[in-house]
Amino acid sequence: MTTRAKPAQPEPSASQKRRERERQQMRARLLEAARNIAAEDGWNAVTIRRIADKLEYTAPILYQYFSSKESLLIELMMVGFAELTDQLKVAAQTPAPERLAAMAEAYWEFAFTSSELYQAMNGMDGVPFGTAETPLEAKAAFRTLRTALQSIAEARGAELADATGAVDIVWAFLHGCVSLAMAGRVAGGVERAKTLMLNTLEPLFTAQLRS
Amino acid sequence: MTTRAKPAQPEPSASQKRRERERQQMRARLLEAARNIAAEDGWNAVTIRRIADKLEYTAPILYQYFSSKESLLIELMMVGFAELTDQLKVAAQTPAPERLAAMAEAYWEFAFTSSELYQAMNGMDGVPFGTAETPLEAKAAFRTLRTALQSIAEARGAELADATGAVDIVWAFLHGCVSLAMAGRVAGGVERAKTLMLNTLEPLFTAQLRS
DNA sequence: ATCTAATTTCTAACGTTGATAGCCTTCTGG
DNA sequence: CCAGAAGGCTATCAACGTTAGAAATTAGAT
Repeated sequence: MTTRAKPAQPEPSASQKRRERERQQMRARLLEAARNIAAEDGWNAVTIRRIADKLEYTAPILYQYFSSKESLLIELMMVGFAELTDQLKVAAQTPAPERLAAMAEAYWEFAFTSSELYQAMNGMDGVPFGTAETPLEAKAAFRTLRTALQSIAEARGAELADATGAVDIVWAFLHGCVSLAMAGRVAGGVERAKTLMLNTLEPLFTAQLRS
Repeated sequence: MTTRAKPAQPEPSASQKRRERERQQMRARLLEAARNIAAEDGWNAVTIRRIADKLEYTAPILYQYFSSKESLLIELMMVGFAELTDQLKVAAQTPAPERLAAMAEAYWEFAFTSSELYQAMNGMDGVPFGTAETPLEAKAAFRTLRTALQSIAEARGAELADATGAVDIVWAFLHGCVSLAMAGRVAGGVERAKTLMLNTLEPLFTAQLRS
């Protein structure tokens, strides 16, 4: 088998580039429409027809840009992970003493200000996560949290006993708190849930340090 | 307004009692059918027609016993809380030293052996939880966990700083771990997730004790 | 035993959902 | 200017949750 050069892509013309750009814009508009409907009236109200209506198109237009409704939702999920990653990266820049709380607050704030995305990210089943085809955006969010946790441990002159495990645990804790609070399952309301979460975060993190 | 005696229920006849019993049996069979379909093919496969088919009835039969599909699902959710409560109560009888881990393991085991119920309990939105009309079954599960946590604290010669808050935190943590593990989001698989959870449970609980 | 009323169950249908096929129109590149 | 590709629409599909109304069964009283 001889080592080949690149398949020689025939240099896209100017108008081809424009059309591809417009195509991506249309995809983005469809995603945004779905997201807005979900934010206004919940995910049950997100139908193909309503998405198309919002852009003054007819229903089948969606299939020119996505292979199915589900694939649109999965892509929205990735948008969610990307935005979450951004927020986490901002929080990771706070000074070390408050960095841990800042990360948790960033997660919390994202969940409640973009709750429609948060729901899409966590309510979706059928998306492979453990496997090699885990969405890159999800991996990035995970990596951002890991880096932050490691830096916090380092700033305390310690290190994580199991970096990957620590991220899983912290992530699970944050998600559990948000999940219960969002479902209205915490007596005392959302603010109380947030306080409880922040109070317990510290010992939970300490437990992840090498003994 | 005069104080009245009871509305004088006209003593149900024998056959009336039998019919009421049969009615409840039919409800139970419908619930069971829905649950089995969910266990086999996931909640997306649970349709009114398939539920009825499984009992060799036609679709509209459901509305003789439930006001809607959603109300059937809500009732199934309560069944889930009731079963979880049972399991937790069993675990609460383990000797104090391992009681905490036993409670967590009972929760975990319930979630993974009755995952269809677990999903119904947690994937359902539109059920009021914070309010006064919180399902009794959910309250019972909550109470069982609180009692256990208090007894564990007591056995250690301490007490919970905030009993209700401690239950919320522990519950959130358990749910977060299960939720991530069930979605296949924990690197290393389900067994690793369980180990991580059990390892962190101890310090998480300790943090709930009065300082 | 018989009649009436209530209950159980079914058939038929409605509106909506996600999705596909096929046509018409517009735009692209030569 | 013309062939072909791409964008968008109309019409339609099967399946969904749900309701109306008729048929069949059963109940309790005469």
